[in-house]
Amino acid sequence: MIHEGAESTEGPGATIKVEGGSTWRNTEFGLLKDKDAAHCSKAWKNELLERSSSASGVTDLSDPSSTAQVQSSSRLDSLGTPELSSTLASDDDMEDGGTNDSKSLGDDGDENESDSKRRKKENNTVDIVAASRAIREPRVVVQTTSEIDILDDGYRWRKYGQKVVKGNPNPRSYYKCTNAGCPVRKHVERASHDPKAVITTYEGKHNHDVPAARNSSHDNAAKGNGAAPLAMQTNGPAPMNTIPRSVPQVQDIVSRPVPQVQGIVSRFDRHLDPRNEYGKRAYFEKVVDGNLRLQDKNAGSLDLKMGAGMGFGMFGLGNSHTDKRQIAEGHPPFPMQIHGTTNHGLPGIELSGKPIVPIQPYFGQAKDNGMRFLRPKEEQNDDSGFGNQLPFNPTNSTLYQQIMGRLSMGP
DNA sequence: CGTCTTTGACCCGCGC
DNA sequence: GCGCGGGTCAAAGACG
Repeated sequence: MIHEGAESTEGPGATIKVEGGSTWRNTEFGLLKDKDAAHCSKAWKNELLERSSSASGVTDLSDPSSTAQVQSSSRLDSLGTPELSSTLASDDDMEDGGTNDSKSLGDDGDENESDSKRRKKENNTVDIVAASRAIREPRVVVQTTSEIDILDDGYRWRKYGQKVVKGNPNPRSYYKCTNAGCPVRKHVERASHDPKAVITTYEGKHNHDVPAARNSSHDNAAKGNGAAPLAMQTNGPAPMNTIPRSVPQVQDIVSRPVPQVQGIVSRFDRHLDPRNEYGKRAYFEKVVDGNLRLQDKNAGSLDLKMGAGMGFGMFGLGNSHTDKRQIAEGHPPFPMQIHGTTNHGLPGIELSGKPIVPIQPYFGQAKDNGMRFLRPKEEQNDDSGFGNQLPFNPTNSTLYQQIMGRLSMGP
């Protein structure tokens, strides 16, 4: 799905893991849970086994210190409800409040300070901060297959470290969100068993919107296409001027009730005709046990696993906001149906039937260049427009944004 | 000149 | 207490 033809042999696509959630992998054979992945890709399986708990689905990404979170996760899973729990919801509140608190503590100058550093500086408060962070910070893993390491999720990141971790000859790179006061970090590494597998782990929630634009030469952002990320559209008066280049709008697709989805389609249609050269179709296929499965015959599939603290709720389903403006732009309604009932433990959503619904050539186009994976120092070409950009890339930003966006913005 | 990457050193938690 | 490993810092350099 990344570079068509080059990446398709080992299970193209992305695997999304969220703390407390099972790992699902989309493969050329479709949606597979860990144990089934073996039928498709030994390498993938190994990777899965290595990186996640095949039994519980609680990934190794769960912060061991985050007892509350783990428990919460378990509880959520047991309830089969990926909706943000009250616990996590309150954590969100705490998150918001925590930001303010940090500022009140005079820490707004650099909230990115490491816990250790803060420990040194603010022994009295740090533990609380660290503890609450451990509890509140979601950790989202996006596993993709690419020869390129860095995915552009629309945010600005500054690399602050690189380390070879045990068991993996490939170094892990550490990034911070460069937005002032934003605590979000991520690290990127290649799977030891599959050099094409890129594992990006996000920690924390952005307390800001996707940067509207970037000034530097390292700018990753799009230069304005008029389409703002959903989170921006639905969560307040965020600037509408730009969208990170090729930010995949999974968020839009996943998070919105039908009208929003329609709007999304419409929005994309403004940029891409489904029948044009990028006319490869991506499809919503179905929702299975909390996994929204996106499928494209040419480029693989994407499964969004709703783990603890996640879910359609957090993605915005159930959100009554409707971008009628976009809908009104004259494209056929997105035919996928999302019911207001709960099924598979998904609050407020069900994708009925198994429709193969063309939405946009997201995946297909991704192969062209839209993967938004960036090699170091090649980060930005000048393809700022969407003309050749797929505004949706299942393996990169939107996915992350939809996850983290919902977390940061709150339901 | 501002932003970002590189990279060795440092810090801290954890297990023994 | 010690060593290991993961994570972070920060100075120096690269880049446009």
